[in-house]
Amino acid sequence: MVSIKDVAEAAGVSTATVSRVLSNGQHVRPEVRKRVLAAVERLGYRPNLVARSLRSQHSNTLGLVVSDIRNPFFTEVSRAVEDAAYEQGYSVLLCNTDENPEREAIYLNLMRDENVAGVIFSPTRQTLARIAALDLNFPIVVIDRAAPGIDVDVVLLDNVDAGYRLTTHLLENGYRNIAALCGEMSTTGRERAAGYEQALLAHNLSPSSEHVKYIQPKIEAGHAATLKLLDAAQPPDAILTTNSQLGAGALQAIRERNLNIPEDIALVTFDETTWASLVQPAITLIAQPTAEIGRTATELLLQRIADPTRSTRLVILKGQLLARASSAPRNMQSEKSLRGSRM
Amino acid sequence: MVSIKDVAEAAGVSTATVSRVLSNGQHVRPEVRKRVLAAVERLGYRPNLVARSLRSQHSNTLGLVVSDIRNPFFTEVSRAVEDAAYEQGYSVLLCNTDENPEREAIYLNLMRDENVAGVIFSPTRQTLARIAALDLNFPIVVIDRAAPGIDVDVVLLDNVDAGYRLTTHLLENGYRNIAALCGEMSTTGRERAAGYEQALLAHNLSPSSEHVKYIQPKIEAGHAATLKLLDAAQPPDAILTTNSQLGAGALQAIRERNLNIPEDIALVTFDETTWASLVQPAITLIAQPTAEIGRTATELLLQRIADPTRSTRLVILKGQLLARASSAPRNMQSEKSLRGSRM
DNA sequence: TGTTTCATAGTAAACGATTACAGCATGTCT
DNA sequence: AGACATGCTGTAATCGTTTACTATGAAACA
Repeated sequence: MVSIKDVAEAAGVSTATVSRVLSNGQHVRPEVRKRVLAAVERLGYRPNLVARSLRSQHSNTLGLVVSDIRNPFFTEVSRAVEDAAYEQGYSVLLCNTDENPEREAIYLNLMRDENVAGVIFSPTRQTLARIAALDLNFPIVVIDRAAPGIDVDVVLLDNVDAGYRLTTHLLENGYRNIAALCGEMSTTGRERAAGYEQALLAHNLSPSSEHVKYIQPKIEAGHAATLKLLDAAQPPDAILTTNSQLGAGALQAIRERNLNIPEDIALVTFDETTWASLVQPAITLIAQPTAEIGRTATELLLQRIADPTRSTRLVILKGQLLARASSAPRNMQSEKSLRGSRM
Repeated sequence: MVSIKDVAEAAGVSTATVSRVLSNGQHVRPEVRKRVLAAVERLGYRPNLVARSLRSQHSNTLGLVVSDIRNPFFTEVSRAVEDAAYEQGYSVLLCNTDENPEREAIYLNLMRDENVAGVIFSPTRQTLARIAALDLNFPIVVIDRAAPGIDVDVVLLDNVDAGYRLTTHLLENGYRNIAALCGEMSTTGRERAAGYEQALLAHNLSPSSEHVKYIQPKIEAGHAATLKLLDAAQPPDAILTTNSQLGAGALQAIRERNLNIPEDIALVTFDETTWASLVQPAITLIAQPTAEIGRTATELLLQRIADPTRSTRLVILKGQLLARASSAPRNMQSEKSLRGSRM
């Protein structure tokens, strides 16, 4: 391994000078700089990032701690984070917590041990509540979740607005008996449910707790909960799910019961996924600006790393309602479907 | 920050002893060990992994270098890798190369700079050919791609077999004019195409180069190529795509031309994805054992890290053919569909 | 008893960079 | 000319560990 010493020797200067050339570049004569760079080139020298990190107490690694990379939302975000990080010379350490507070704690500690420059994190409510007590020595940017009363940078969808718009869209299209399937571990599900309830109230409908379920944000849970809804005495005429996993489970269940969308039941969800637009009818949803979320979170983090004293920012992005056939207006539905519709 | 010195002081021993207690545990009296561990506990000491890595020239970080984490195959694999790595106390550095040899080189160098213990990599053919010349100081396990003539651990689907079985399945179900859309940058597409050609030959059909397209493994490319196929004078009666992105693009195009699957055209692909089973008809495909691939690759890597001299292994896993409605037998297709079928 | 062996523990030298400090020119100001 | 600032460079300390080496005492062995 060629080290800074070898370069110094080859260039006939001290290691300090080599370091100066390679990092800040201050206080070096152009001629010496050229000699050093030539030596670097000739020897194929590459600075050892571990040594640099140890000495300077600052690394070029960011942590990305999400519940599950297989959730398409996080997949997309992680790609954006990695791209943005790479552009600034940072690399990304990836962790999956499964919304498990213990794993979250373990990984945050790991991040500290690894001396990361900062972490982008989608925490559970439990961990968020205790996050100040962990006194981590790196900044955190929270994504996808609200952090009320906590002094931390946050990049977030306007979840209440999104839930409101999605529900209003259903109401305007003639659906009245709307069930909501929400993820249970984060604030996100709750906020989207809040938007849902506000929309109902705005239409003089009273939200019933019967129709709002908080469940694990997994396909299987969405599937099971939907079956239960569909088999109830008073099944809903529309289902809103607050993430794509729940949406996929709901769709499975609807298919299993041989119901038609949207004639028998409408389905709307969150997050643009491959399946939501490929399925027939295509699924109405609120698309999150995942690339922008990832990029913004990374930028906020890097800015905070550069200036730890700056005031924290809360960036709230709007989702985009993609109205598709799965929530088509009731009165525009074909005769065929009315024939087959249940009571 | 509490360092090993503080612990040593608190326990009334030297730093060497603390280190011995915490790493190998050899040559320490039980009583002293207890005192040290108590001090560790009391002070909340956590070893600085950066310092450890610098001194021991060995880290607990693995690299995962894939073309694009958004490809569901890699998403699933990465999750499995992260899980397996975590169980062994390793963390995972994630990179996306977009099948770009330049980015691959940059990231491999980065891995070296970060002093990773090893890398799991799905390389382009170009990089693979030059990989020995890079003389990296860490072991690599190649996934998803063959590495003929290169002395490296590999975990791989039996791609020829998979292509053969998928094509044979189509042939047995009465399809005769089968087009293949293959990813262009890796050996994988080529191998699957080879299986496809072998299957045709086994049925006394001669594969025409007209019907085998090598394109970028992206939805848009699959979409465009499929449109071209469908609009040709002699459109195929079945399309085989060698990855899920191409499959999604093909499905889009088929929908756009208002064709029925499988009556007008059958569609088969690779990789189990959410959409492939949600779409109607469900898509026939070869499911890769992604979890096993990720886990096996991680295990091979860790074993090689532990013993760099062991002989390299080539692990070939079989895919699972999930026959679904998108490739239903021609003679079992309904009348309705025959009515609407093209020439 | 004298010699070896071995477990235990400490001392201090790495690992490969950054950086505080000092030294020496050179230029500027009075 | 003398004082002082400024630009360039080298020396050496430092980051927090691991680990080679050494020292000590006890056990084992002849």
